[in-house]
Amino acid sequence: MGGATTGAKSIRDVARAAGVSVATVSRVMAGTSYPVAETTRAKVLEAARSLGFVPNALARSLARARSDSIGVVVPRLINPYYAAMIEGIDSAAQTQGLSMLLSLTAGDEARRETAISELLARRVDGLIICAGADDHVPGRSAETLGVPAVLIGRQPNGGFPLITTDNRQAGFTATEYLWSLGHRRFAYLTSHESWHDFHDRALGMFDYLGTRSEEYEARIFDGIITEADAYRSVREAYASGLKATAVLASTDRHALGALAALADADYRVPDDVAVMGFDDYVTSAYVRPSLTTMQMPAETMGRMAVAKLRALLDGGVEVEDLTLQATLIERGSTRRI
Amino acid sequence: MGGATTGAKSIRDVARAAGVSVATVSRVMAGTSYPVAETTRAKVLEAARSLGFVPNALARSLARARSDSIGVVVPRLINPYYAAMIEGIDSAAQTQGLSMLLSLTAGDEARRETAISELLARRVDGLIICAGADDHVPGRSAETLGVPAVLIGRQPNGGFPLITTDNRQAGFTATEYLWSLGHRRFAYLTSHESWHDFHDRALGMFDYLGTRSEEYEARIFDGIITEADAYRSVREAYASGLKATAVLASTDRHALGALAALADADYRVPDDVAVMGFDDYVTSAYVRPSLTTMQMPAETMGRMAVAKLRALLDGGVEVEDLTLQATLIERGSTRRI
DNA sequence: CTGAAAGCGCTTACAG
DNA sequence: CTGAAAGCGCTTACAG
Repeated sequence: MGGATTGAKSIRDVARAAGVSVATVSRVMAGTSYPVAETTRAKVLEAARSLGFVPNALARSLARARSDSIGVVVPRLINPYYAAMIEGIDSAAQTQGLSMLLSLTAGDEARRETAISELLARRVDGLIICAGADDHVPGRSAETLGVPAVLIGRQPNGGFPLITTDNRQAGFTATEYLWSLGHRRFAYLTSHESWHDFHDRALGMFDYLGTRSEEYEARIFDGIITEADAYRSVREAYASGLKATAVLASTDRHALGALAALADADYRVPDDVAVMGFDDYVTSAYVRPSLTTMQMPAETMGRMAVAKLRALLDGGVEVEDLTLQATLIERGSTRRI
Repeated sequence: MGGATTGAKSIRDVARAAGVSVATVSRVMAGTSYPVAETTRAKVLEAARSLGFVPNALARSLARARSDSIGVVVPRLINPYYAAMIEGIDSAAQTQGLSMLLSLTAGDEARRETAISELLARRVDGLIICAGADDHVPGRSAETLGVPAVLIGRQPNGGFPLITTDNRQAGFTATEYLWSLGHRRFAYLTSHESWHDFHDRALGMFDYLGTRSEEYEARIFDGIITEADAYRSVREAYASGLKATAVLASTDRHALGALAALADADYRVPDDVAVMGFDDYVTSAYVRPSLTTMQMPAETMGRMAVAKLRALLDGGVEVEDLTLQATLIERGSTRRI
């Protein structure tokens, strides 16, 4: 009692020091448009400054019933795809004056539900949920959640607006490109059908192949998650006689593994085999041969998600999905055969 | 008035429904050790469940003067080094029941200060500040901050406990290793002296070279930030006659650029030139030749930072720094000459 | 333009 | 084991 040696100053301390009411202090500190005399404002500001007052956002949130923060849940960060996505989210959020509460789930559904609960308890104004390739139906539907949410990446939709890149079209474009180079025998590297993004890319591949009358061959190699899996899979496949001239990997990560496997098995890329991925990691331009890939606009999706969330927060009722397009980035790992 | 159609339920609603006081509800929901009759507890739990009550962590934080959240500021995420660090932090934080408020600064000092202010306003219990290679003195000292903070990565210390990897020793070890392979002419790729981690690695390099009586040559190439910078720098250096047989890059990122440059200039790695980096990105094992590197324990540093912060929060007064060691990962980009 | 006061949803001595 | 009540630090009608 008396002078707490430490202890953050409160609005009351400032009011006392400035000789005004707490209401006035609140009004100037919050920077509202509420009219306050210039001289009063100056007094308050000066008092706040000299006391080292830093407003308590928790109290503010409680009183206003909005926290100006958003919750973001994402599987992991070492994957550059997600890293870019989060960078996009953070940057847009900062612009909007929103803080970001981030939770990683490691692709574990239970952890995702826990994370969402925690975020909800902290009263985030909204949620952005980035699909793990392995995620299934969100535990709660849009209605039961209580706050607006937007999903990034295809996942069983529970009534949430969805932002995604047109994976099917991307798969189509990639295949069309490889076909145009003369390739007729394809190997597609993927994880599992339940990984929607990857599966859609495969569908796009077959969409394109279906438009061709010429003969072709397309083999799917699944169960691939890490670079190591891709490496092993490709190595074994070619060792046992695979004749594919083009390896289409569902992600640059797999493509990297394929590239390494082919190099170690003395195949020349792109002369003997072409390799192509999806995502366009920063590193993909610097491996040799450099990697041709379908660039997924991860950062943009992040930004868009915040924009959409903002619209929802501002009372928008639009639950429309948003679909972006991937871009073909042609590099050294593919060429006309 | 009456029944708000939406509106989150409060502890009061639960109390009413369970026929107990709010104090009792608080005690069971908070899961304290405070004694509550089993039957009462059951009633409360049931009421909470059926009302879909989710406690307001904001109110709780306000009342308890602690938020069980930590603020983390980091330059960026597309850099796998930081991504791993944040994964370590998140994972340890989750274990400790701490939420993570994340802010990216893009290496901009002003943004870092803004981020810290925001975090402080949100009353995080503590701060973890990951050094940008380009960061300078933290705007505020340990005392003026008001909450415990720990720094990761060397940066001008303002009285904060620091977690770092012994970069000087890592530089020493790397050079010793290259020397043992027979290399006597080195090129060191780096950014700028103010990037402490990188500079320390260079110091370690010269520490080792200083122990040798044989002749050697060591050239520093600085101003390198991106893969592209490294590519250009290496390309030009060799084109104008550089004779170094070993390129030591201050980060795998630079090493990747160097690898690409050498490949494009038809140098064989490791036969003509050896390349080595620092960090050990996930991709480093899958480029060809695979990259020899000093593995920096980024994720561990993240975990340690949380542990240290926890100790500080629990009243520890220990401001001791913590130094980890890097690990030599020998791969295909280096070999005896 | 300014202030008194109720309220946001919890926690926690304090008194049974 | 239980509850009444003050308090955490803001915001915001409401009344001047």
